[in-house]
Amino acid sequence: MQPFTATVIKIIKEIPEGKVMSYGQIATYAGSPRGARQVVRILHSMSHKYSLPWHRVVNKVGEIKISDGHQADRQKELLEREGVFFIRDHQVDMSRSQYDRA
DNA sequence: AGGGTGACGGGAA
DNA sequence: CTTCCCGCCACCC
Repeated sequence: MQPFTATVIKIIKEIPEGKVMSYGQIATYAGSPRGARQVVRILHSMSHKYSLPWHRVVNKVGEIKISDGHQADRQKELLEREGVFFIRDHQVDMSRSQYDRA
């Protein structure tokens, strides 16, 4: 496994409950500022086998952008359950719920 | 090899 | 606020 992939998985597993991180933010912490799309791939292909808190990852402005609507609703549900703040239906209030420092 | 595709991001208009 | 465009990069035909 690539070191980048391992680091990304580690970072995601460290996101605390009630907090979220953006794809680009995770890529940056993992040492690849332009690797947001790889973070997407990793989530898409390994969230299950590594039991990652995939729902705690949103885009830069806090929006849930999963193409599958059913999964998107599921993510919103999980986040609300942990007390993440929303400013709109499918948008997290990043000023209050973004996890800084990893 | 070569083209299409994102659960992205940043900048311009 | 909304488009539109471009860079990015691993993966999948």
